[in-house]
Amino acid sequence: MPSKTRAVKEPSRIARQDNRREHIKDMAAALFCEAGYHGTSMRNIAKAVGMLPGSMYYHFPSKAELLIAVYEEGVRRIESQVDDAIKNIEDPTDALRAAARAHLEALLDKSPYARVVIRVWPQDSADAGNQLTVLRDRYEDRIRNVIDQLDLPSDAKAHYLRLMLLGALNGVQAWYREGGDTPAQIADQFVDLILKQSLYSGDKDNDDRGH
Amino acid sequence: MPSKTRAVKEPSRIARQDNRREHIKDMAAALFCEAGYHGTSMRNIAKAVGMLPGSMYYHFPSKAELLIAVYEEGVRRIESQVDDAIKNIEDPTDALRAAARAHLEALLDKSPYARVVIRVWPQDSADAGNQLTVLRDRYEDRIRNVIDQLDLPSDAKAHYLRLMLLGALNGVQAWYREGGDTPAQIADQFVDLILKQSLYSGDKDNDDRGH
Amino acid sequence: MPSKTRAVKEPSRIARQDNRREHIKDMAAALFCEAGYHGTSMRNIAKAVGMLPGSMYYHFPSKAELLIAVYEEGVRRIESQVDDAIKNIEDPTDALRAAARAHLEALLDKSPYARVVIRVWPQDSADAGNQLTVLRDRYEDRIRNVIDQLDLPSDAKAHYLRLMLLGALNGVQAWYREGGDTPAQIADQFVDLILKQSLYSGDKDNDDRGH
Amino acid sequence: MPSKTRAVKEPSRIARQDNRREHIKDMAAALFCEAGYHGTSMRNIAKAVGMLPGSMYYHFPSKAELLIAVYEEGVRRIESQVDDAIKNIEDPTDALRAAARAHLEALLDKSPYARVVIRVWPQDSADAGNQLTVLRDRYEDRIRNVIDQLDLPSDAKAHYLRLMLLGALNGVQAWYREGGDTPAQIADQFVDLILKQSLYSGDKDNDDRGH
DNA sequence: TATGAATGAGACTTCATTCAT
DNA sequence: AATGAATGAAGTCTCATTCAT
Repeated sequence: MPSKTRAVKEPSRIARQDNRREHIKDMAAALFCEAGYHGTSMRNIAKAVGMLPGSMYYHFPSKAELLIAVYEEGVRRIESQVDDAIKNIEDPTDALRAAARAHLEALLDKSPYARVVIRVWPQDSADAGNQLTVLRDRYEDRIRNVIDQLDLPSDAKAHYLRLMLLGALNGVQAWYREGGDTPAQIADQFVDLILKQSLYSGDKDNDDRGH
Repeated sequence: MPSKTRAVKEPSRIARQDNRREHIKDMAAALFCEAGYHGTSMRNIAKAVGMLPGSMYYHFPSKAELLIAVYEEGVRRIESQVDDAIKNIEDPTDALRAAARAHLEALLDKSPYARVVIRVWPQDSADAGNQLTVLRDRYEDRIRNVIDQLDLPSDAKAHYLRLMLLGALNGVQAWYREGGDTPAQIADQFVDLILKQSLYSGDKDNDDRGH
Repeated sequence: MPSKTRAVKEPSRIARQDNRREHIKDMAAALFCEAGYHGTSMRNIAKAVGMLPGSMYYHFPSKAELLIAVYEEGVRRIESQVDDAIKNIEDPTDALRAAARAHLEALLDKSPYARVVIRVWPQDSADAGNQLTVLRDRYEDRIRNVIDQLDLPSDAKAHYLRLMLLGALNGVQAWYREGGDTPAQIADQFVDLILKQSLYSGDKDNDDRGH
Repeated sequence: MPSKTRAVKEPSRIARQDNRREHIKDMAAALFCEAGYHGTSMRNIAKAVGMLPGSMYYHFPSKAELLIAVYEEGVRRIESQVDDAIKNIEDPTDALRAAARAHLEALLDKSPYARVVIRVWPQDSADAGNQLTVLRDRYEDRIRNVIDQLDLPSDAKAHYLRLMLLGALNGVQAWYREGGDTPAQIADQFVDLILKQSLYSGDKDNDDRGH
């Protein structure tokens, strides 16, 4: 049956192609995250992939384009994790908490994709800068929408709540080490600090922060 | 009198030398802040100073040492601005507010020194990394001490309050543009979000946030 | 009838193959002419053809062989245009004039083939060099034969007349722009400069130079 | 006498600097002339100079700038040789003959500088192209001025005389081999072909063509 | 103090070409 | 007849750094 042969063959060829691209992106993500954009060379990435430097250019036309691809995937992962997390939640406060958890879990995931979005600054690549900024803005909208549901007494309050929460969550990457509190616990702490009636409320640490 | 000659000459020579060092540090700070550590070359800095690249090595033995010097100055500036701000304040809450303001004002100062501390990651330079981490930790202690005065119900709460506030403040650099709210106003907003009884308290934005 | 099928199919397949070969040659000629041999890459040509670089090697075993093919076609075009032009002309002076016109018209043709012969130097490709020289020499013979008919008083005179005329004609490519004098007019001017009794002869520019 | 010391020292330092630059230009000229612009790599030139490739960039900021420097020197040499040749000649015909000789001698000089001007086309370097064209035009003016003195019956005649002569002279490089006629003899032949009363005049080759 | 000149490594990228499919 | 994927060499250029002067 030729159809069967093709059904097996074609996808595998496409799969292989995608695998190479994905593999390069994976390694690039890890290295960009560790050493930054300028601190990572195409040689480094190529070696990690098991390729010669020139061969990379079959898959990506430039280092900047590779960065954009990695960055895009990073943003996509945060977005989809946040979307999934808030999908069925109606209470706005619960939704914010779930979004913060998802955001931080994406950021501290085993995979470094999302971390690249924080680690690499748009200015790091003159060529990619603009596109990175567009992507960054796009991903902040998720949180903006969630916060808008809270129906706060002023736009300014919503504005700064978003910036504070995102700044705090994104900053976690700088000090987080595995083995301590989980990302979900950290996110809960942050949200509590903002939402709880009083800082000095009696419940010494909350008991509902597991995930 | 030869001694007099020297008394006049020596300090001026030292002064001049210090001037050159300061000048190099200034330019390096600006460039590290704009383009990051790897994105800035010794050539770039030398040109900004009006020097040839080789001449820089009379003043700093390596690029990594220059980074350390800049970073140190950045930390020193934040520390001293925070110290000055809380010197005569007794109320712990007022002190936290003052510290946050000072921290953010240092960070958004016209001079880029403090911003380098956030822009450059310790991993960016294998050689300087450890020393940068020490400096970073040192400067976080200022805020830690202030928060400890708040006498919160748990150490964990203090821990996360510090990390959240610092993360949020340090993140401001990524979106701040002159012309909107002042650094002091922004810092107040952040502190309010944490300290105020309730997010939904009636006072539609506070009227005491001028600086 | 299988033979019929083949009779239809085979030629078309060959025709198609030849089409592809010709198409590649056309694009290569245009690019070699614009940017020179080293300034044109196999990638450039492949893209112009709408092919992947590797596919070119089905039609030509190497870049040097492709150059030779283009060059050969260029020479062939000049030769055949010159041959056609002088076919029925008996007067040696008229023949020279006709040859010069044809040579220059070939060189300034819409198609770039002939121009490649001037633009690319045999030394440009170590591999193709010798063959290019052979071709160049071959095409100069056309003019040599025409000049030999002039029956000049010395071989040296014939020698230099040929070299001067060819040099001048080939140099036109460097400054020619469409819209001014036609190739035929330019060629006539050149021939006149050599053949006319006196530079200062009364006929202020000739009136017979249209084509 | 300190002045003497300086008088000896300073120039030598400057001389050395100029020597390096000159040396690089010399080698670049030779290689550009042999292999063309794209056919010559910075590596090649550096090796010929006895330098590492990167070191070249201390003296010239790019390959295109190096080409411009070489080209400029080539034009300067032709110009100055032509200027010297016609300086004291009053008869316009003699001046043209002298200019043609000087032009060709410059072009066939042991030094390859002038040949680069013919060998390399302005289009060969997108970056340098415009400047090369300006230089080319500048050097053609020398011949233009000389021909204008001839007081020909029409501007068109002068126009084409110049283009024909320059084309022919510049074309010599393609076939010239040492050992045959000298550049001066060749130039004379070309000028004679244009200026002599009749192609068929009895004087079987001229006897006054030594230089 | 600083320069002029260079080094050696390595940056990103493109090259002609190959070959299994 | 052409593609996808890669190779290995080479391309231009920049890097941090050195050192005699």
